[in-house]
Amino acid sequence: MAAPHTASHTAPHGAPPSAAQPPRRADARQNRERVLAAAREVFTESGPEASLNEIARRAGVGPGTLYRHFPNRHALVAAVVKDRVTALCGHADGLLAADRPADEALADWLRAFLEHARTQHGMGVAAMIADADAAGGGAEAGGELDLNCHLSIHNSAEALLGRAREAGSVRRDLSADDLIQLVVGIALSTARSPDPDQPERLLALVLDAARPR
Amino acid sequence: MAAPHTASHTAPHGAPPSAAQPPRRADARQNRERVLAAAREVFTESGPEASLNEIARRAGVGPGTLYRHFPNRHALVAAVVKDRVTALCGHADGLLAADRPADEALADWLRAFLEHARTQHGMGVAAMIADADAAGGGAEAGGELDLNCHLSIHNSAEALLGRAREAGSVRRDLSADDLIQLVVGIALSTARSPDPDQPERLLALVLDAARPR
DNA sequence: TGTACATCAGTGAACGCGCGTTCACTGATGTAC
DNA sequence: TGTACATCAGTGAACGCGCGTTCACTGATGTAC
Repeated sequence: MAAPHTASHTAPHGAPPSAAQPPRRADARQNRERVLAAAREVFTESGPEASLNEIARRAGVGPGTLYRHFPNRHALVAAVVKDRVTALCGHADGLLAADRPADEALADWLRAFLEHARTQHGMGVAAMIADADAAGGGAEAGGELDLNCHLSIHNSAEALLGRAREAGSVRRDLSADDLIQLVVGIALSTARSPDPDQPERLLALVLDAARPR
Repeated sequence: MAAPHTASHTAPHGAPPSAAQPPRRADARQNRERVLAAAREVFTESGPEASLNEIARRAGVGPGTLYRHFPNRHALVAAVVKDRVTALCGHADGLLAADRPADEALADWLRAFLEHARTQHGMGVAAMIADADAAGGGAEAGGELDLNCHLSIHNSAEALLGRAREAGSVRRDLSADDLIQLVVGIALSTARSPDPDQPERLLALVLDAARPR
């Protein structure tokens, strides 16, 4: 476990040595995971505005338990999104390490990004922006996490895009932000599309638009 | 009921002779308009899930009055959207009649479409699809109107796109549906974007993608 | 033109609902000895 | 290894809220005479 003792009494509530909070008791860790899993499910089905009570019900815990782990919707959405973002960034790193052609790597990653964004309703990105608005721009943990996620995704996209740009397979005036926004748009507009091939097709169009002329 | 008076009294307010219900009393017509205006406002601010009571409040009428005119949210959203769609189709007809270059006309219309879709949160298209889902595919008036609007937009886009295709300024494998979906995506993903130029920029990219290679 | 009245429309308190959230209580865990 | 107990975590009924929606009542309108 997370070596909670020995290092003298390093602040019981204060400070996670490195990462966030070291999950304490075994049942607590398990319930946290259950809630996260249920949240992933329910968010996928009903979008990021889904009922938190429903998520607790689905996880087989009381509402109080959900709140013990996640003080508000934002925290829960953020935790779910963070997992996805971490996975996506890992994927990007893998692609950068392997010596695939730059444009293939970019296309590959955008496909994965679109897939995740679609099932997570734009990865809750829209919702998180909306929440940030609603919160009045408060510098709460939620807001920072939001920025971190945005930044991580941006960095991954930027790296892949940069390589493709250098390779001459992508126009120079296309920014990573615009590219991401386009793909998020595809995710949002096709979230309930009856045509399962449409997202791929639209992404192909966008990739085409990205090529230099 | 319908056709209350004979064709003589052709209604002071340019009452649409063909359209659905002939508005009855003067105060009723006025209140209907007020509710619609408030709905446009509130939907623009808060999206198509906004509170109907809030809309009634904003319109200065009781909730019962709103329900007298629009039996459910879908009917109200549909009425608002229908106005927009009618305007957009009119715009398209105008562009088709004038002898502008085909690609300019298409770009012009898509710009207008994006603008409306953005302020109306994807023109409530997403919401209406969602509602149609939720309603279980019932053949209610709402569902039909949804299809009609989709169809109208589709037809306008198809006509403009067809001309551009013939003129050789648009690739032949691009469908009107895909083009619309892309633009709706831009509208959705930039609905709360802080950068006011982004929608235009993304649309330009899409238009670029539409050109033959 | 003036008036009576049937009808159409508006009102707004009230209902039931599910939501987010809290908190007093119960139970499980893991540590200290 | 076994036991006692402090603490951490879970429970779920309950609260307040705003929502969508209804309905008995009041008021405005426009028609008929």
